Amino acid sequence: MERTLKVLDGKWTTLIVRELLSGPKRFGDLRAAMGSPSAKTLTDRLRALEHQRILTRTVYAEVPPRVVYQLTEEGESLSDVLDAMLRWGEAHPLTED
Amino acid sequence: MERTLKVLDGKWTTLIVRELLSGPKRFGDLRAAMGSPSAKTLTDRLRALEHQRILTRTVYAEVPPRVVYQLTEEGESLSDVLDAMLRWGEAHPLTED
DNA sequence: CCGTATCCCGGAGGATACTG
DNA sequence: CAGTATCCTCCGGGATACGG
Repeated sequence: MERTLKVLDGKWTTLIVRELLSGPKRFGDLRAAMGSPSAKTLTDRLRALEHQRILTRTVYAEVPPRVVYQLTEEGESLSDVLDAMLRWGEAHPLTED
Repeated sequence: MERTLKVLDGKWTTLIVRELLSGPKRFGDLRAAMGSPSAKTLTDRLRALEHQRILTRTVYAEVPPRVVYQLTEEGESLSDVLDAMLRWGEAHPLTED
């Protein structure tokens, strides 16, 4: 439980994993798909997830550079948790704020 | 998804729900069971969850006062999400920090 | 016992400018 | 394109003191 909370920490982390569940993505595409968080924030979260072996970062030595993020097996396995969150959210819509 | 993230926001929220899944609890017992967060913090989180109809707050007009927190049906239904988190955490223990 | 009232701090996250 | 480097703001959360 502790571990799960630590991995899914931060406002953006869950969103990153969700986006990557549909396949590897480049930095820019990922950013756009999430509503454009600041580059700094996204980089910070990606580095943290990389360090925790939730995803991998691959740099292609091209010009212009291309960097692709992809979930590891461990990262993919988070889909169970995200699915549970998604189901709960759908079953209990916001009544007010 | 959004909704779930908003409800489970904050460092302590998930812990509160987990404690209450085993039955209604008084303020003091709840606090002790979670490793004694500050009274202010616990109160803030409890109020937020109450406002979101995740739990109810019942005050017994006694001396000394007794206040009991209990999950609503909506709150109980979060067990699916917490279970998924627990299972993932157990299946993927911390290798390093 | 169960809070409220203050004051305070760290760190997530944003804005902007710059670089390989 | 995919970042770094700075600077700044906001607020969750802790510490302490007091109140019904």
